[in-house]
Amino acid sequence: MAIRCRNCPLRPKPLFQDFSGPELQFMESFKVGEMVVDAGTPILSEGSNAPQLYTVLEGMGLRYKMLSNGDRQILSFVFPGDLAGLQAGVMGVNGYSLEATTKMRLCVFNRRDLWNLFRNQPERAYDLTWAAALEQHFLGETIASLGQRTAMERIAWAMVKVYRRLQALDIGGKGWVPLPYTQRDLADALGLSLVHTNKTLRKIAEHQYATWSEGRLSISNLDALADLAMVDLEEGTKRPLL
Amino acid sequence: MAIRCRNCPLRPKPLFQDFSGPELQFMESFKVGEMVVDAGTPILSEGSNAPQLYTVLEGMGLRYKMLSNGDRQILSFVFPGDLAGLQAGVMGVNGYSLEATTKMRLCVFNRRDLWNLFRNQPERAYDLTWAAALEQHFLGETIASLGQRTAMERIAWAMVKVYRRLQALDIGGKGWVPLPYTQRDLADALGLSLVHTNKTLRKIAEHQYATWSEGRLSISNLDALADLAMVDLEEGTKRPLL
DNA sequence: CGTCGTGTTGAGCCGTATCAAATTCCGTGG
DNA sequence: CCACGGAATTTGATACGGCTCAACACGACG
Repeated sequence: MAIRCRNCPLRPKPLFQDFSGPELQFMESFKVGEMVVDAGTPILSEGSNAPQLYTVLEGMGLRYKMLSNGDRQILSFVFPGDLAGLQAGVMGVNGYSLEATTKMRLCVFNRRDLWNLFRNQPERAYDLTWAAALEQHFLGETIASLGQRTAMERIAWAMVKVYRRLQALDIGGKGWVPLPYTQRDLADALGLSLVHTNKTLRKIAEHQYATWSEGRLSISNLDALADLAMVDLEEGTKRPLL
Repeated sequence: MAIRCRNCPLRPKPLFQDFSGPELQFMESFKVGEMVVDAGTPILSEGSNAPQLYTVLEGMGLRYKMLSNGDRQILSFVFPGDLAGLQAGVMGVNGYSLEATTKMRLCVFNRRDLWNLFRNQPERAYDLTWAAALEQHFLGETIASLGQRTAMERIAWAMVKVYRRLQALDIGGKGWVPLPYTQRDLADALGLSLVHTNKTLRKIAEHQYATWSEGRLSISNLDALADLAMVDLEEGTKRPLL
């Protein structure tokens, strides 16, 4: 049973902008359905021309690219509220693959309706561009991490970013969030080897900064971690939710 | 003397999509002027709320972020046809700084008119989103480079990407393109130290792949370089020009 | 003619990768 | 219920790519 946009469990959260009644109504017509997939399911594939756009309602996943030598680079972890498939939607080919790491529930939009959205709902089109710009922003931060931070700093950075984001979604609890990924995932996201990632995680635990096991990230010293990570202070800006 | 969009020297190039007469007319009204800056001039500043959007008409520059420890990460080199300032334009704050490395000529658009564009010119709005998605695509490739490629591969990758892009703009000549950056710039773009960048450039020259000196990149074995770089085959897709 | 930015080169070290192997945890089939 | 195989985590040993430090050359510029 598909959730109607007006009853969207995500939208009331303070992370997202408010929508007016008519706006919600349009989104309901734009939305063609919902999709539920199991952990491990591929959702989008690099280089393909997917006919659909998705907004994540529940669950988590990851975006990645493969190199011709078989290496995998994870571009970002994917959380509720994230939009996926915009590249294929507008350019006709997607630059990354998307895979579920937990059971996921996704809103499905039809790419064919995208043009209709631009013509009839300039506010939504604006939001779409906003979402794309926001994504750019995060990718830029990731580049800075891979280019300039040490292994410790990268992991601290990832932990702080993920923790803040999930807390803003009310996912997890006081001092902890679920983090349903493997150490290999984190290694591939941060450009580190699996072994070194493991050893660095241990060091972070020994320093009493944070621990991550059994899919659960517990932060015990957020300030120290943020300091280590050199995170630029995050504005509590609201983002659009499509 | 400002160039009129209908006489834009960039638009006829095969890299860009065609515009109809009315579309050009609108762009001329959207364009509020031109800006010419000298090499070294800062154009946008990270964290600031710039009131303007730019399209590069001539010259080159670079986008970068600074970390709190003083490190600089270059996100991308900026070439004619590139759009800048979209993040500030839609989100209200820019995630990177932009600086000219040569004399540059820029089209200037007013951010206040952006909303007008979305309302009255859905085709342009669509192009804007397209441009943002394209940018995402490139940032994703950069992440893969920093995360998975060795120093040699990164430099080869950067050379191939830059060479192809500038050739598509008819900038440079047979087998060479201008590349008005310093080795420090390249190092900061690829997450390498200056010294190691220098030594790796030498190695690439010794292998007869390419040489870069006096602001001029000469490619002598593009295939070998592309092979080394593991570049995914670039579609000759056209891009929108704003 | 000093100073500064850029490029170049050598020496040595260290952070991270690679290799190898043991352990735990599951899911599956016998 | 247990044996098995595969994925994920852990740990130690070793190798090396890339970093840092240091010095020098060169040209532009005041």
